[in-house]
Amino acid sequence: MNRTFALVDCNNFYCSCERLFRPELKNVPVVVLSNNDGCIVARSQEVKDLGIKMAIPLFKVMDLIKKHQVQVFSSNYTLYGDISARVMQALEEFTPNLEVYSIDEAFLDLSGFSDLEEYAKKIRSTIYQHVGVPVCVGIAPTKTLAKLANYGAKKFKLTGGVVDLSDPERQKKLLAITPVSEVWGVGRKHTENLKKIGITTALKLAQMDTRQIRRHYSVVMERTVRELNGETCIEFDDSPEPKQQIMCSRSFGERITDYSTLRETVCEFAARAAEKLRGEDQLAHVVNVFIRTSPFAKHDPNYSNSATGKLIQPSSDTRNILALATKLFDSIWMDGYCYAKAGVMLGDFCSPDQVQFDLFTPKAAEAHRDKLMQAVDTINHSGQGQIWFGGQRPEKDWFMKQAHLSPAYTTRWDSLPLV
DNA sequence: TCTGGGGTCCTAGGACCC
DNA sequence: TCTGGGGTCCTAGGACCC
Repeated sequence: MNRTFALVDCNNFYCSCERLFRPELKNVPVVVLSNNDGCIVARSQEVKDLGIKMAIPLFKVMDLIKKHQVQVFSSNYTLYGDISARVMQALEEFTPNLEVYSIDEAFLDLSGFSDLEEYAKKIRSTIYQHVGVPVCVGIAPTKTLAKLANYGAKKFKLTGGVVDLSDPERQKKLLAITPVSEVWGVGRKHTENLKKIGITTALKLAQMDTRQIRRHYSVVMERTVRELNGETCIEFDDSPEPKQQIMCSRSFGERITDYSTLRETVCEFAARAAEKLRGEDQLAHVVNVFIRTSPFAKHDPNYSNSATGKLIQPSSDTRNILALATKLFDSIWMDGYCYAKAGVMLGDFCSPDQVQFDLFTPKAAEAHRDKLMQAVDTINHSGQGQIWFGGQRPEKDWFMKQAHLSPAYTTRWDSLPLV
């Protein structure tokens, strides 16, 4: 059967969220920064037109920002997460076959649907009316081509934000004018290497011999080439596998030089990671802790290290994870450095009903642990206050810079916009 | 002065098995 | 002097995604 995929992708998503409750920013240049106000991670069209690149550190373009009075925002993930949920909910009205691919995009399996372009236009106008965020829709027989169609819909205004690539002739036309770097799965390295052998457009890549691609690159790239030719290799996946790894890490607003403060931040990350783990209803076997100085600091000595350890048995109990994380931290801590970032990773997961219990721990004790962690999570999510473990540092004074944070308009009573 | 925070998948190579 | 052939598992590192 012929497959049909649609990719719905929000336009400049974070910027659109910031504009939602600030309509006066509609035709004004807007950027959103990464955590710690470091890099630019979202740009409105006006900013793209100024030639400001994605992921560039803010300080490098400060002159342009000031000159054009660009409105600058710190990331407000509470807001973006909520708006994203609304977009996805609205999309579910159009098909139950929805794969939420990232915070701002989703694949829809529209196999068997007709009048695709009309349907896509309806999706666009509905999302805009119900949520207020502009989206573009790309339609094609494979996900990679749907991505490409979406690129076309965004790039060429005359398309009205919808491109249907069901027709192979139209595919070819778009492939011919698309730089190979825009293809899903082709990153910086591959772009460079492809350029050396004269492959500069998506069409040239699509016309390459798959055996040659596999030999010189990988099966991943081979799949990309096949997908560009309309052969489905990347399946639709509306019930993703549970996570295999959970990470919690941050760069610091200010460098940390003393043992106890860095230890407290590591505990903070470990506790947060354990909480995420319980949210996934999984147990972790392996814990990894890393600390590092800034790789950009020219004058300070550099140090970066990590340590990995295994829990006696898989657990999601914050106390077990904290105990191991602090032990690992002590094994890599070095005095005399200016630390810029640290983090905790959990891995090697299993589900609670698969775990091999410790011969020497009575089952009743296990049940108690679970209840204690549940109680902690319930209290911390209630909004009524916080409880934490001894090693943590509840006052997050080491935390990130967020100088331009907008209100949590849709998720806090005291931040509701006034009309 | 100032450089994000998550994830995934694949491959190569080493250790080890019989 | 001659030194097999077939595997598995694990890890580190590199590429990619948003």
